[in-house]
Amino acid sequence: MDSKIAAAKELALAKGDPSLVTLPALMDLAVEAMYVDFRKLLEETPYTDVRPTHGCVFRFVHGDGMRLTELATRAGLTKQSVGEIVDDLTRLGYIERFPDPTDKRAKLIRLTTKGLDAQRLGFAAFETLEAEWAEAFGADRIAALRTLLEDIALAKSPDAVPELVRPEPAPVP
Amino acid sequence: MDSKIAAAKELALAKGDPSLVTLPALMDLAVEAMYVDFRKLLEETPYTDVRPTHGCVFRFVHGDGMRLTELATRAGLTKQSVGEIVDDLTRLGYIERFPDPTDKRAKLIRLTTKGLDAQRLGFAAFETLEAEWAEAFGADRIAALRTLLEDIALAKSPDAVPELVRPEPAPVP
DNA sequence: GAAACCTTGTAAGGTTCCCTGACCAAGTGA
DNA sequence: TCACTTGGTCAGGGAACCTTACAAGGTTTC
Repeated sequence: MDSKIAAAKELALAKGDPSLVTLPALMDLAVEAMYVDFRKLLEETPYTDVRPTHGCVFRFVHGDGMRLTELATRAGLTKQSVGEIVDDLTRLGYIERFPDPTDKRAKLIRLTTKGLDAQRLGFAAFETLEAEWAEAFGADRIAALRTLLEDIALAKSPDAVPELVRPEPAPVP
Repeated sequence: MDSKIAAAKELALAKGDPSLVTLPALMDLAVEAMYVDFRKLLEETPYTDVRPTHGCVFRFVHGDGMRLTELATRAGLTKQSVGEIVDDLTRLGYIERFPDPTDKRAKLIRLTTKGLDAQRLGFAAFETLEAEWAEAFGADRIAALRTLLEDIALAKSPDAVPELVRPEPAPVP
């Protein structure tokens, strides 16, 4: 270990002052920093009424229509929690529900035109921020960060990683 | 970008299915994975009544005694919130308050013997987990992760980084 | 084809964790 | 001394989750 903080850590532990030396603490800080910047970018869009909680829906919902249950499973939340968020986003005009033609119990959830645009802007914002980090800290380092995080995600929580991660060969068009 | 997920991302966006492609999503996953493992390690100690919320105190408090206000500033929370957590940890026997001899308004907060041991075990657990990650994903990659995260923390939230990070030259013993 | 069982979504209510506002007691400075 | 600041507590509230219970619609079994 020859990091900047490594030396400080010795010093800190010696005088009984820990703080900020753990890896997750540093990661929390980095994640939080990115979310803060993200919210700043969001404020320059027409979609300022989207709250952080809504992210768990925008992250997974797509145009074809999804069931509440699937959304909840992916988000790792209960149906009730996601249901409330979906109600909220419906009220705000980002998503809409319509009956599932194949199952009278179920409703399908999909983005409205406004919702699709908001999602597009959201993902674009994250790409922008990743590019900014690449600029600021080195493209190779950020690329390495991404691949490392992918490896960790695959190893540690494969269930949280949907079929996305190991894509089947695309069907010939 | 030549990551595993990059290809999946193309695929996913093409069919309108985002999910898990952003950097913070991956980081959240990694952080959460580490906290889960941490809690598992904690369960093998006598200190199973320590909840995640208590971390914001254990992370910063040290043996010499600190004021609530300082603790709150470092943790980025209000005095009231930290006050409640401190009450809780006092009830559980991890920390204790005693009057500040230099200021009759203030009380100093410090770890009890039990608290010191719990903190020691906690930090040791994080070191263990970091070592496990190094074993699993490559020591060089984890070291690079740490230095990158430090750079990001310094650049993005210097205020959250206490004097620790830029240590003054240690006094000659 | 009816009974038993599972799934989808909703309703009601609770917990945790954090906040704001108001306040007192003690220190600080003109 | 009088205003102002600072350390900490009290009271109350809200956001984001959860659990329990249930109704309506599918599915399975014989």
